[in-house]
This record gives sequence, C-alpha cells and structure tokens, in this order.
Amino acid sequence: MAEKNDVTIYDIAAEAGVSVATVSRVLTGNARVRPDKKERVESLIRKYDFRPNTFARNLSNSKTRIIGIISADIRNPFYSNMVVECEIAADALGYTLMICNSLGKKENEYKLLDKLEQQQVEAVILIGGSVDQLVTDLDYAERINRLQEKIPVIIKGKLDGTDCYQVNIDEGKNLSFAMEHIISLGHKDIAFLGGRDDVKSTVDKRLRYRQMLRRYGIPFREEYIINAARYDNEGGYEATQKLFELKKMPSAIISINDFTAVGILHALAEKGYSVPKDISLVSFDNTFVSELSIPRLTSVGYNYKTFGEQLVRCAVEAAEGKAPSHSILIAPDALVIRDSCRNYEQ
Amino acid sequence: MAEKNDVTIYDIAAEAGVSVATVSRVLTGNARVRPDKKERVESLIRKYDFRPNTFARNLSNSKTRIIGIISADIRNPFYSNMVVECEIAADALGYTLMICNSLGKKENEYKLLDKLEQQQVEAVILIGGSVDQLVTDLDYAERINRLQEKIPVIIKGKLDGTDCYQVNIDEGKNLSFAMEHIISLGHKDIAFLGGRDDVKSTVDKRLRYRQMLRRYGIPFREEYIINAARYDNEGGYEATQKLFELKKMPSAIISINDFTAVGILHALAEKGYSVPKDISLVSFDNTFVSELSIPRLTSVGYNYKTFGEQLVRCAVEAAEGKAPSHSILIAPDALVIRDSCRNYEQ
DNA sequence: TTGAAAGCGCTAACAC
DNA sequence: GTGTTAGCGCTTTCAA
Repeated sequence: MAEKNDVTIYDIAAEAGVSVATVSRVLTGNARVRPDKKERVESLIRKYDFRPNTFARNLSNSKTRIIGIISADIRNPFYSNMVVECEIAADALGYTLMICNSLGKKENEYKLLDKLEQQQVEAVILIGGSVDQLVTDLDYAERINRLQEKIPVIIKGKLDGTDCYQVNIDEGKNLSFAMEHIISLGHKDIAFLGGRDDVKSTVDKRLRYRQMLRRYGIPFREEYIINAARYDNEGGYEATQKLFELKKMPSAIISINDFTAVGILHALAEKGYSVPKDISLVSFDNTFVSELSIPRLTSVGYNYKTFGEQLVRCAVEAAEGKAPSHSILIAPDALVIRDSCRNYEQ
Repeated sequence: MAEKNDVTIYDIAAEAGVSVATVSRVLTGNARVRPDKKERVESLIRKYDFRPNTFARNLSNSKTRIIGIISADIRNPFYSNMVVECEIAADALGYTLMICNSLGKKENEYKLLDKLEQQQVEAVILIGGSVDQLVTDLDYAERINRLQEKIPVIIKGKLDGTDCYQVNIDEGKNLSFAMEHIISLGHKDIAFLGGRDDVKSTVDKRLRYRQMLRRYGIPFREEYIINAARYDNEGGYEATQKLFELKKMPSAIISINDFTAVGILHALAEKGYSVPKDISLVSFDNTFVSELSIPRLTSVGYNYKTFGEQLVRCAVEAAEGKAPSHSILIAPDALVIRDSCRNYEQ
C-alpha cells in the first residue's frame, strides 16, 4: 500500500513495443494510431489498470479541468443544493468541482483562495461569504483582482471594485412573488422578519417590500421590518420575540428564508398562535426544510439546477477564453404553495 | 485573464541572482539558506505574489496531501456534517479534502474512484453508498481491493472481501440508548419504523431492538418493525401508514433517523395523533432537523466531530505509512432529550 | 551553503 | 503513422 509501484507510460510503451508518444496518443485520442498497436496498448492499459498521472499531464499542458468553488457552509441546504448542482453541471462538461467551505470566516476565504490558486484551478466560483456583503472589503476586492488576472472568478452576489463574472437572480422579483401571494389572500398587515442590512440580497428584498406596499396603497410600518443577526431558526425565533412587543400583530409574515421561518413557527407556537389559522407565513429558498415543517411552508423556490448550470457554464466558458456575458440573470423563481398561508378574514 | 504569464521559480532565481535550488530551498524550508539570499528571494516572492505550481511539485515528490472523500449526498445533513468535520480535521493536519458525491448511483462511485485515483489522492474515505450495504457487490470489492494496493481506503461501514480501514460506531449501543429512554418512561408497545434490511446499520439496530425487548421481558411483535424504502420523510410517512393498519397502535415509536421521524410526525398529525401526548417518538442522528421539527425531536446524536477526526486521522496515518488500527470504534453517542417523548400512563 | 543536473510522467512539435 | 525529444516547474541528490 502507498507504494509508488505505479506503472507509467514508459512501461506500457516498452511492453507494447511502441514509443511513449504512441501510448500518449491512444490515451488522449488526439491522433490516429494503427489499430493493432492501439489494441495492444489498450490491452496493456487494462492489464495494469493504468491511469495516467494527472500531475504530469497537467504540468505538461497546464489544463487541470478543475473548477474551485468556495461556499459558505454546505451544512446549510441552500449551499449544498447549489454545490451539488454545480458538481453535476461540471461533471457533465468534463470538469471536476473542488468544493471548499469558508465556514463564515474571512481568513478561511483567503486561505482557500490561495489553495485553489495553487491547485491551478481553471476558474473559481464564490457563493456566500464576502460576496453577500452589501459593502465589499477593499482588501478582499484587491485579492480577487489579483486572482482575476490569472483565473476567472464567478460570483453569486457582488464584489465592488472588481469585475468578476456575476450570476444572480432578481431578489426583488422573488420578494414580489411572495408579496403578491400574500396580498391576493387579503392580507394588509405584513411583517418582514429576518436578515441583516449588510447583506445585499436582504436589502434588495426590503427595498422591494416597501415598493410593493406603496404600490398596493398599504401603509408602511417601520417596526414591521425586523432584523436578525443570523439566518437560521434562532434568528427567526428572536425576530419573532421583537414582533411580540408590538401593539399590533401582523396577519402575515414574510420570512427571509426557510430556517428563519421555522424559528418563527416555533416562537408563534409557543405564544399560542397557529399557522396559518392566526398568521400566514411565506418564506424563501424552498429548501427541504419547507417540506419538513408543520405546517409545510409556502416558499419562493430557488432554481438550484439552473443556477448551478449557469455558474458552471460561465466558469467553463471563461476558463476556455470564450468571454461569456459578465452579468447573467437567472429567470425568477416560482412560488411553491404549501400549507402556511390562508385567506385573511376580518 | 487565463494567461500563462505565471512567474516560475526560474524567474525568481534569475532576479535574485541565485540558483533555482536555492529558491526551492526557501520555498520548502528543507535546508538552510544564507539569510540575505533568503530575504532577497522572499521579497521577490511577495513582489510577484508567486505560488509554486502544485503539479510540478506533486510530480516531483509524489505527495499531494489531498484526501478524497466520496459521500452519498451532502444535501443530506448527515453527510454534510460528516464531510465538513472531515474538512476541518484535514485542514488541521495540513491536508486538503477533495469532496465528491455519488448521489446514490453505483456508476458514480466507480467514476469517482477513478477520478480520485488519477488525482493521486493519498487516501480515500468512503461514507454512504456501497459501504452501507449489508452484502457487498463482488465487483465493487474487487475495485476497492485494486485501489487499496496503491492508496489506503477508509470506510464508515463495511465492505466484505476487502480489508479497508474502518471507523464505525456501535449502532446497537445507540439503539439501546433510545430504547432505555423509552422504556424508562414506561412504554412497552414500541414500534421501530424506517430503514431497509439490506443496510447494515439498520440491521444492527433491529437486532439490538429485539434483544432489548427480550431483556426487559417485553413481547416482540413482528409487525412493529416496519421497513421503508427511503431514509427520508416520505419513508417515514409511508411506514406510518402501514402502522395505521395494525389493530393496536404503539405508545412509542423509534425512528431510523430524523428525516424519517419528520415523515412520521406528519402522518401522525394527519390522523390526529399528537406527539408526545398520544405517542412518543425518538430518532437517530440528531441533525438540525431534530431542532426544527415541532415538537423538537429527542434523538440519539451522532458525534460528527469525533467521527470526522478519526476518519481523517486514520487516513493521514495510513497515507504516511504509520499503520493505524484497522478498525476504530467511536465512543457511543449520547441521547439528546427534547420534546418528543413523555411518560406513559395507562 | 550553494549550484548543476537528473529526474518526476506526460504531451506535442518535429522529423521521418 | 510513428519515434525522438524538448519542455512543463519543482525537488533533491551530488559535488563543490
């Protein structure tokens, strides 16, 4: 075990009585080889279960066909969905996805960037972390710019001061789907819980939230927008506690994501509110969490598959020098109606 | 972008007026270099933001410090927890984890094995997929044996006909924690829902289930063990439907995992059963799902951190020729008591 | 402490 | 079609 008894192209060549070039040719398929030689080589390859050394290969032609991806944390289903779809898309294009998690630490983002660069990945995709921030670190932007000189960088989100390829979705549009659903059900007192004001996608949604209220002639109440430090169930739970302090409870709540929605559900249940009987709830992301909760959540779904495909397609095209569009917008997501909303009756 | 304008060790050497060997020495730190030269080289490295080409390096010393891991599907929190802990552990030891998903397809397992072998990973870790099967494919075992001749293979699970390194947990022990809790609460009619009889960990649990009943003098009822094709909420839902067909409902249910438990919860709620009022429920894995459901689930927790550490430690030691123990048993997990069980009253 | 040079295993240009 | 050979960028003897 762990011995370097590896068969090389030379061994194969020797035993087959041909040159290494010929072996290489049958390996790459880049040139014609006389059938009988080809057959001899191939049978030797099978015999020794030979696999060409990737490093020698990469060193020689400086193409790794690896795409790096740095996600925030695949334990969050939003990211794992995204990452797996990217993996599938990359595989379909003959690329390998190298998956890394920054786990919420800026220093990890830097470390991973170094690592991927050193691994000679042909493109790097960034989802979550710095690319979610409303205002970008100068330091980070600089690091990315330096990287961009060698390797294309594709992000979901934004990065001021860089010209990364971007693949995004119209968060405002998504918000409007949720709002329209709620409003069509007769709700007017609609709170928006969760999220932070340093996160771009959240800010985009909040902007649209106010805009929608205005459009439908519903008065805006500052106190109905409630921050939460974390995008998880605790965040939802805490935000709901603040909601309880208000004199008037809303009849509907929009939650920044499924996890937060579950926290909201717990908090409401504790206080004796029933969903959807007393309060309706819509959320975003449509992860499996929305299927698991009771009641199941009406949620605006992310189209993970399309997203993954676009991210990877962009990465591959950029890597191959095909100059894809610098800013790709994914078609808006669809609302998946489940059991957490109902008609509002006076 | 994507240009090969990369600075090499030669450029650095030339500009610093030293040989490439010297540059290499400061890079690896494997030999002493006169301070002034060292300083000159280092400043050049900074100046050009130089990073040695990993492939050349690997080719030269045939050490990649990469460990491959093939998990079933990181969209399942059980695997993402495991994988992230492995990633953290690997990083701490100076290794990189290459994460792949077989997504339930045998062919993918083979493809990924090839890919990892070609990438020259120094060890491969297998969790989920073939290693979960009660009886191993001969074909697969053979593939693994061939791989083992070059690279150590570490598995969570089993693989008949191979002598992979194994890191496992005593599933029976875990089951007994769940049972003892339930029994101590006064329950006697205890059903065990979910899981398939071709999965080893499930079979282990079922064996212990019967054993525990015997030990406590509780009659065993065949019909209280219910299979489910899938280990997700649908599996739980379906298994519960079968339970409804029985003349007598149990007072407690043990669920094969958290997802299944949620399906059970949904099915019970539909029929008007309340948990824990009417029926108590315990499950396994203690993923975040058990925190999210209503009621929150009492669950026997996996110690993901320890598991990840042991898996990676074993991989690294084997890779470095240190001959770790061939079979490692993780300390049994702990029961996390939440809100899904209660005392049984006649 | 340092430099020259021989690999590491493969690809591709070049000549035949 | 096929073989020879020059790299690819780095590490590591071996001498000096």
